[in-house]
Amino acid sequence: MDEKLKGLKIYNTLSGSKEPFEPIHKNAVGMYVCGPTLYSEPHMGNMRTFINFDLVYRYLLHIGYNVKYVRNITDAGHITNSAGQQEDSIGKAAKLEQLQPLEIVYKYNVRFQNLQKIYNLLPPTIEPTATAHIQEQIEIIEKIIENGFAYVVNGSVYFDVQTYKKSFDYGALSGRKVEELENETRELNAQGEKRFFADFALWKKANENDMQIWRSPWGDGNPGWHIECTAMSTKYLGKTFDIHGGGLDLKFPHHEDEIAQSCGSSGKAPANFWMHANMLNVNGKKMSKSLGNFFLPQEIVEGSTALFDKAYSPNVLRFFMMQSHYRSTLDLTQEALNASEKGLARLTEAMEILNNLPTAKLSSFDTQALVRDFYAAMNDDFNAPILIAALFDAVKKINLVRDGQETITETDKALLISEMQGFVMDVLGLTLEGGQNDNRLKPVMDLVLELRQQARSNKDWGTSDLIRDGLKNAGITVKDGKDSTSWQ
RNA sequence: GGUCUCGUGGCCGAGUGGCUUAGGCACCGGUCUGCAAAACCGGUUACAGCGGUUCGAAUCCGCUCGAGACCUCCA
Repeated sequence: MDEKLKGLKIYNTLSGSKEPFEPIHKNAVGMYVCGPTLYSEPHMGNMRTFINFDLVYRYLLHIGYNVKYVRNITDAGHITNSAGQQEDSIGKAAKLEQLQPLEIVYKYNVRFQNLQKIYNLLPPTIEPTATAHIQEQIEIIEKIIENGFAYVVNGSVYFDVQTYKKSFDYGALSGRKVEELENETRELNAQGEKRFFADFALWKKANENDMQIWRSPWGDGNPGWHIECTAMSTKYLGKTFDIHGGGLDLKFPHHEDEIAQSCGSSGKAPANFWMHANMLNVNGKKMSKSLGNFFLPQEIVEGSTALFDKAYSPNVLRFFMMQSHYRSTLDLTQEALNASEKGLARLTEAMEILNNLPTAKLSSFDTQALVRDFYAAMNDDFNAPILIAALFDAVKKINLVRDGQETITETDKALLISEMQGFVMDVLGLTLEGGQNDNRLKPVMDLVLELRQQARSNKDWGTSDLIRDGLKNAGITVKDGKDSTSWQ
């Protein structure tokens, strides 16, 4: 087990390179991932990020780490854009739907929790909400003010980037330079109350039509966009923890500002490793609500989206996503999904075959080398596509053993079963569905195939094919092997 | 406009100096089969373009073309 722990390398956005992973506390990992803002239904692109970090979580657990995984739920929607205009996405949705803000959040959270089950995501250790941590946010803001990195204007509090950058490196994560930021903006900012264009709100004075308002030392208002993550990660994981993850689109400004808030309040950087998951594309473009090119995880499973002419199981979606690296963009097309569906079926089938594989006194191939490849792939920055390629190497061997072309010992078989199940089910998070394990169907199928076998023995091809075609219409494929017949 | 990333065979997608036939799907041929499917074996198609560095580049550098992300809420 220790050997497995040693090899893990993680690409750190901070350094732009793969680094050996060393947790702060031996064998224990603290991980924070930015969760969804629940003002509407999470779409498949959102799910990709959570599925990717589920993979990270699962592999860390698999190699023996004790992981505390914190993923927040944003239920306070106060947002200020660069032009100083205020827009509260949750409040906006609430007005549209004639509901209280927390009713909106509750409604979509129920769906989000359901999606997590459908897509087989392990529940995080805790999913804290922003509204339950207003006090913690206020305390951190007070600390930042005390340290001289924030100022109060007319009931609002802003982070003072110019003062901050004298002591810390603003832009360390995103590679942006404060001096250049101004030239980067496309439009002239209405600076308003801010001293400097790059300053960002920590606390915003309440508006008349705000639906969520809290009391604070600076008057009634609501927290800025970035402060909740700082408050909750600090509360549950400490001032500095191991891994901070999120979607690539959050890198700037959200994560950059989180770093500033942590350094500005505690003097310490929040995370040693920053991981960013890349976007899910549709026809080469990022899936997003504003572009309208999104579809919902539920729709794909139900086959109700107009983009595809059939339904896909959540397993297929997961497998499809695992076939690309988390740091690469991934293009979602029907053809690609069909390919994944077939590939997954082959993998699933091989796992069943493996369980019933005949054993021999000698193995004709190196099982341990196969297994080493599984770990090597995942240790290399969670390279799931390489892992899957290695799993298919094993699939080929399994089929060859079944066909009598290769042999495997009892010990090697047991190793392969446990490791393949571990990687396919525990690490990749796939559930092996279908197959011949339906208790009620199995005896019926045995009988039907026995009858067909009798017909075949009598060269009664008409009856034999009638049974085969009939089963096919019922969604069951008959496979004639050399000595026996199986079905799926 | 600024910053950054990417461009791999019919599709999806790994790989970052020589030795990966990556892998999956598709396609072609073969073995097996009563036929088919499945499985197995073999095969085809590739590194956007141009130039440079190097004994050697898909991999490093430069330019051109193309695509995308971020700079505003975003997974």
